[in-house]
Amino acid sequence: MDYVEIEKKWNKIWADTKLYAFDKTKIDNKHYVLEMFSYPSGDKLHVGHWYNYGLSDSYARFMRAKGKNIFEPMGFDAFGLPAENYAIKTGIHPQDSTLKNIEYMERQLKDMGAMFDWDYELATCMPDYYRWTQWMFLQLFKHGLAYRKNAPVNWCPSCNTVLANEQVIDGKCERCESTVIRKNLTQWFFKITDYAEELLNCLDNLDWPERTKIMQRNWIGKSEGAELVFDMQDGKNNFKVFTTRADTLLGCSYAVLAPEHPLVDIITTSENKAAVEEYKLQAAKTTEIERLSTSKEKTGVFTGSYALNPLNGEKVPVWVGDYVLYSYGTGAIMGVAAHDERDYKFAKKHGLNIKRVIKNANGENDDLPYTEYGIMTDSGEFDGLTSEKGCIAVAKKLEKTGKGKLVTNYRLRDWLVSRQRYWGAPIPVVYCEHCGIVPVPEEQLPVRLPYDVNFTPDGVSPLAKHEEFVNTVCPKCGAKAKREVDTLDTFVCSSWYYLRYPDNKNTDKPFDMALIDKMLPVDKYVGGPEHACMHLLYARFFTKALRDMGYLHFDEPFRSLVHQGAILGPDGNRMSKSKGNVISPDPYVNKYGSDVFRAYLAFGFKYIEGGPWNDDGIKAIAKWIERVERIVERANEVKNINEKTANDEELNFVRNNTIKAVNEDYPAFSFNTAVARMMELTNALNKYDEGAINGKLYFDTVLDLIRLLAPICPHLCEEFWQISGQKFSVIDGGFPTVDERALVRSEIEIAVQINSKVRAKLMIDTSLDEKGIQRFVLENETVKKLLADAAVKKVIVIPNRLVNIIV
RNA sequence: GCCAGUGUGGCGAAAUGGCAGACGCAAGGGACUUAAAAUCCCUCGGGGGCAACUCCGUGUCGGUUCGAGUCCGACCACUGGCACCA
Repeated sequence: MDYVEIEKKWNKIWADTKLYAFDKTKIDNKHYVLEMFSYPSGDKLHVGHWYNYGLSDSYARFMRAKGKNIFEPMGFDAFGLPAENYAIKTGIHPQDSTLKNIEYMERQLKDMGAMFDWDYELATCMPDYYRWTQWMFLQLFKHGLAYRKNAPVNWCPSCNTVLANEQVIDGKCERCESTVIRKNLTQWFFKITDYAEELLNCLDNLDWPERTKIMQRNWIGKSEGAELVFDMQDGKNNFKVFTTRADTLLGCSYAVLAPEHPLVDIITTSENKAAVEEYKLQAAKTTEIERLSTSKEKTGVFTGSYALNPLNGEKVPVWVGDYVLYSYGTGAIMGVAAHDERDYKFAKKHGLNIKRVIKNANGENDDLPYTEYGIMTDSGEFDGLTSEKGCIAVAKKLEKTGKGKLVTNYRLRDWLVSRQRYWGAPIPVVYCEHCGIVPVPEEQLPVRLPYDVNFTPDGVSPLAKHEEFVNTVCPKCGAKAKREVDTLDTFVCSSWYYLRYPDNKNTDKPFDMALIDKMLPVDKYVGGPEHACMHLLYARFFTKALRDMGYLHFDEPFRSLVHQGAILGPDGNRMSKSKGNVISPDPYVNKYGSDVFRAYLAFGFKYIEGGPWNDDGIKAIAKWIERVERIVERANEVKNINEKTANDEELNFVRNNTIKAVNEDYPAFSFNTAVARMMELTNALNKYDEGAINGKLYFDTVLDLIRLLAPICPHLCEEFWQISGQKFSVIDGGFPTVDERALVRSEIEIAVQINSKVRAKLMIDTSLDEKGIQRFVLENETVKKLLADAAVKKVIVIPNRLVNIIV
């Protein structure tokens, strides 16, 4: 058979009969299977996409065969940096290259033979989609969840442009190799921190990989502590610090402000000005990862000013140091050298005081820095309190003077959504001289992204150079006004696409609330683990924010989540054009057909782990499918022969063992073991077909095999099903269920261990209970010989597995 | 550096705390064939032994347990993420 031709034939029949179209009349039975949509880059679909989409589709097909009404849409995350960079390099407009890539990828996806219902397709760069992305922005703005503030960007002083982190290599611009600095710009933020507590709490009830939940918890980073106010000695200024160790306040011998802290300029004395300015410049060149490194030297400079300990008024020097981040806590810390490792290193380096105020539970001093919780000492009225109690007592005392309070702090930061780039959704805001920030009225959406824009990097957002776009009138007062020229982070587009799919053609609203309440949440979401903290958190935030605005009535978008592993290039590296290790599925699909290719991906890797690409085994899979084909033909020849044989029981055992395993493996995304079991069944059928044959058993077993394999080889199994005289379609032919009786065996081999070493193997009656097994084993002649005269101390019996005799 | 993972034959991998390596690939040997392809059969972690058999073996080192690839502790290596790649 020519597999490629067969696939074309069935693909057409499926499309013509709309076999996989979502049945809107049976939403109660829906099963929403969503794969993270892909970015239409110049690499087209590589084998990694195929792995993600092809096998998720196999899961969806299994669920369909089990009777579910599958909603499996596909679309494109089409805005973003790579298309713009490609345009800067080649002059090809991002819209042109993106639409062309989408067209190509659609064809590849269709060849895959997945159940995607193309009626629900979407692309985030189309005005009928980003109109609603802009609408989302307006709702967040209206509800106080979108605001502007100053925040740093990577700035290349030579190219005069903002760089993505990806474009900064070792602190240098990837294009011109100038040193990149951080520069402040006024930018839009979403207030995701308002939802920190709920985002944390709801994780508990999600059917997500545990490791992903742990990462999100750590990312949100809740910590209970105190916010303390340090007045400056000048009596005019103050700053706040966040600490989880208020019990160590009297051990504070200095304070450190982040270099970006606004107070730095105010309090730095004239003789220290030069050093502080120099230090700030240096800090602007250091990445956050470097600054957080615990092994990096703890640099810093003195401001020349002193602050007062809020508890006893003691004078402490105020320093500037880059190990303090402006974005975490309050951007300032109290330095307690004796009880914090980083503070200890800083104090040692700069010759600052080290004062112990905590002893261990035995009242002794441990080695410095002693950071564990212990007993307060040298702290006056607080002496003898445990650290836990002391933290609260100190904060409570300071509360009375307004110098402290208990607070909950989160590591999570608000989401910066402004991008000084062209290829994204314009932020729908107008700046008016009279009215200030004015949101674009909803009925004027979309704010269209103009086509004829000069996006070469030269210091301003590309849209700022488009006069027609920038100059507008104020929607409120009608006076001349200017549009916002930044675009939205593409993560905004992908934070709500799962809500748009089911109602993608709605022109009145982003989605119909009644419909979405029935269609969501997504029942199975499949995508890479690299999205654990950002995309998956942003999408959860959007769902919760929309719920609170009254647009949804559920709390979480993705009920169940699975991560596929990454298929790496043959060199073991992540596939990328620059490394030249991108593997296209096309040559394989053209040669072997998409079903064989999918079966190869299913069998060759553990799904959640992936691994380097290697096509060594693909021929073997093709041969296996050909064996199945021969077995199907054989089954049709012999189906009317009806005689019992001695091998019937064994074949029926393997058949049901396979059915049982495959039914468990598909929902667990354990495709490699499912294929292994089906290979065993193929082997059993081959072995059985020698001499006498029970044609009915053989034929029925083959019908089971066809249906078990259909989720992984849908086209070919459709053909096999037809050859076997069965009614279209195989996917609706029912999924085989196990006959447990066939799995019961009268005898089974167990291992006999003596002192935990295997010494013998015995066939044993499966009806025996533990005592019976023990008696049988101890009375066995071989075992008696092995034991000789040793005294049996203990016997451990694991039914159907082993017996361990301790002598 | 921090957070989260991963580490098992020549290779991809399997294994509710219970006989490590299922199922495959590659390799070697054989059958069929004038020959090749295809197909089928056998061997296939390492050491020792003519053999029955025996010892060692799941990144390294320790621990818990009758029993550890699996649980605990320390370490090493690699992968993903670290807030503007998506």
